[in-house]
Amino acid sequence: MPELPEVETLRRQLAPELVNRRVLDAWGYLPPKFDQAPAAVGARFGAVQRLGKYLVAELSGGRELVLHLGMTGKLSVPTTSQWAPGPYTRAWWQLDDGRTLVFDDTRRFGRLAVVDAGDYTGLPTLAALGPDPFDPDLDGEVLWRALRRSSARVKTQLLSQRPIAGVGNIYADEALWRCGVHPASRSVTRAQASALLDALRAVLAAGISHGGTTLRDYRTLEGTSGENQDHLDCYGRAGHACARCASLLRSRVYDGRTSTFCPTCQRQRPAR
DNA sequence: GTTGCGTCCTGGACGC
DNA sequence: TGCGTCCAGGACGCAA
Repeated sequence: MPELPEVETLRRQLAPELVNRRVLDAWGYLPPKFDQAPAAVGARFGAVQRLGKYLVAELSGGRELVLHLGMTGKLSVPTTSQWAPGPYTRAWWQLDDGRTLVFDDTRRFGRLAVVDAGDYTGLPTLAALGPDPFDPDLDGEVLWRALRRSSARVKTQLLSQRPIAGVGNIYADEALWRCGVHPASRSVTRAQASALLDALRAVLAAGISHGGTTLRDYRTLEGTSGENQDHLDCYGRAGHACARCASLLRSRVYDGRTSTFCPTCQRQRPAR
């Protein structure tokens, strides 16, 4: 399940492979999620950016190729002559250097779009995306104000991508555990918001430095696994001892998403 | 406008 | 061994 660290790892590997390459041909799976791939034919790739969990590749002509990997999306750039589409290939772009950018996605939760640069009206989550966690203008006060606008559970807000971009279930659980905030809390103090931001930055930076978290599907551009799964303190560890207080971590579903937390370290704050 | 639930989708785990 | 059921979760649509 690619989150910010996994997408950033891919972006760093993908950017030098794509910049200045022209798209000779392309194919996309059935509509509506993948069929815009051929709209990039004839364009030349520019810079590759990351917006939250989205990869945004500049295209000549003032357009962009937007990719979201969903849960099981994978990118690779094999040599065209040595590659053939697999059963889960959802899109490909043949490049002018004899290679092909390939988007495989088993569960089809990913998506792609070719849009006018900056026009994300067809991608509502991207259009309403919050600030990047590493944005220097983002501080605890800004995050606190953003979280304060809603009475939804703090973890649900994080997953919505609106208060802050790029956080998914793994890093949300890790950060909330690290700063001692209960995932079902419907309000946080200024101090908690500040601690949450510090925790998010720490777990996301660790994720990037470990090449991402591979629980099952995620692979780097070269097909290798990340190593951050060996450094998780909370996510997926229900029934194990909390590394801080030795209480047993618990798992519970809030708003349809499984959360793992420590019932001792992460006390739920009453709704305001 | 906000909140929360259902849906999409398929491989893997698990129970019988 | 084989079958059926459940679970995982990001984005989005929709009802309340």
